[in-house]
Parts: sequence; structure tokens; C-alpha cells
Amino acid sequence: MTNDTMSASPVDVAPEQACPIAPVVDIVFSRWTTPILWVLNEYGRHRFVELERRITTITPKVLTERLRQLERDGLVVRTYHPEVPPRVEYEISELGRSLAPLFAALADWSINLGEVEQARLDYDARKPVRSRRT
Amino acid sequence: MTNDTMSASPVDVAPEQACPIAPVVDIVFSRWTTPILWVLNEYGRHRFVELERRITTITPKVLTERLRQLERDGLVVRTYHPEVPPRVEYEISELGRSLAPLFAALADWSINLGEVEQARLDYDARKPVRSRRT
DNA sequence: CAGCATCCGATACGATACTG
DNA sequence: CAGTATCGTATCGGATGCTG
Repeated sequence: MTNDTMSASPVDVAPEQACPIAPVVDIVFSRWTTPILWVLNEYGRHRFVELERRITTITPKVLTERLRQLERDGLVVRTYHPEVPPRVEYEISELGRSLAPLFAALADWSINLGEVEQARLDYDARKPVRSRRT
Repeated sequence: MTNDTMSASPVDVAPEQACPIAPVVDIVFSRWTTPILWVLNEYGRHRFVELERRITTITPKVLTERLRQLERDGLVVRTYHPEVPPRVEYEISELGRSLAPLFAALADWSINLGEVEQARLDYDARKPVRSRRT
């Protein structure tokens, strides 16, 4: 739920029953964080406009919001150089770097994407049968 | 990274994001899928109401939507028993079970949640300085 | 019980315009 | 360059009511 600064996620509100990995998911896999962290982790330090160009579908507003969130969570380090024109660089933090095994596990699992696609085809072929009623 | 089984894989549908793990994130870590998969993976087969009771903050409508999605993606198996009253059971599929290492990696990383929390406190303590203008 | 249909409010996101 | 501010919209999720 890509929550901003203060709101608790709907998973967090029921900690006694909710799965323990939900908080991690909220932090690491909220809406645009994965491409940002991935890029910073894979290709190193980036200026704002460089991130914009790499993640072509993101708007500056959203990129700013997500970078702020990641900076606040300690996953990204923002460095402001008071020059003219101004230069701001973002790099992954040590904490962010600790996500590498996670990303690797994600990448490993992507071999199953074909199976997911096949499951969708099968489901879509079966579904009309299930919902047929007239 | 973008591992492709045979033909055009869904991995390549969003190359503009420059993030090969994004498709996996979309499938596995979309809105409510994590608690559902976690519960089914950890505690086995569940009826609809049992899932409702375990994930206390989810509404039946959303639970249904997410279960349909997970079923379509082949991560969850739905079994309908035509009884009175009707009984429906959900269990994780073999493909869904292959997510276990991923979940384990997530759980491992949760030891860093304290550091995230600390980073937030630090950021919130510094932030007023950055935006101070009077 | 297990759901689907419908309405509705919150809000995340995109588009645009404007600053230091 | 690196944002911020404002606005409109599309989507998501919650609440309610109704079926087999």
C-alpha cells in the first residue's frame, strides 16, 4: 500500500494474525520502489534526471515521492550538491544493498513466469464454462 | 535475469521499466496477495471464511478478487464442494509453493525493520531542518 | 457459506505549470 | 537541473444488499 509517512498499512493493523513478511513487502515492494531500487543497486549512483530517463514511465512527481520515501526508510542516500545548476545524486544505501539476495531470489523465480502465463491461458479457457448459467 | 522459456514471455512486456523483476513483483506482491499466499503456505488449506478470519482486515469482496487472481495465475488451487451449505477450499499450488524461498528471504530481511524504523526517526528529525525557510 | 452486483469515497497517479 | 504546486482522473477498496 505504498503508504506515505504516517499511515499504517492495512496489513499492519492486524499484526497478531497477519503474516510477518507484510511489513517488508510494504517497504520494499510498494508501487515504484522496485524499479528504483533495482536501478540504483545495479547501475550505481544516479542523478534525478538519469533515473527519470531509465524508468521512462515514471513522472517526476511520483519519482520524487518515491525517492523521498526510500530516503526516509534509509534504503537510498540523497546527496545534494549546491552548484549551478543544482546536482542531486541518489545511491543505494548499505541497508538497501542488503536487499540484493532478495532481488536475486526474485530474479530466480522469474523462470516460472512462463508457467504463470500458461496458467492464465488455461484459466481463461475454463472460466466461461464456470460462469455459464443460461 | 529475464529468463524466457520459449516464446515471447511476459517478462518483456514492460522493458521500459528496466527492471526484470518487476513482473514477478506484480504477480507475487500485489495488493493483498502476500498475506493470502503466506497463510496458505504456512497453515495449509483454508475455507473462504477461515481466510477471512485470519486476515481480519480484508473484506470479502477484495478477498474474492485476490483469490481469483491468484487462482488464475496458478498460485492457488480452488476446490468447490457442491454441498449444502457450499464449501470451497483454497490451497497453495505447487507453483505457489515454489515461492517459499522468496518468503524465507523476505522473513530474513525483516531483521532490518528496526533499522528502517530508526532511519525514519532520524529522517523525521532532520526533515524540518531541510524545509525550514523562515 | 461463498460469492457477486452495485454504489461510493479515498487516493494514487498522470499532466501541466511554475520555481530556486 | 531538480524539484514543487495544483488539478483532474482512474483505480482501488469499503459498505451494503442480494443469490445459489
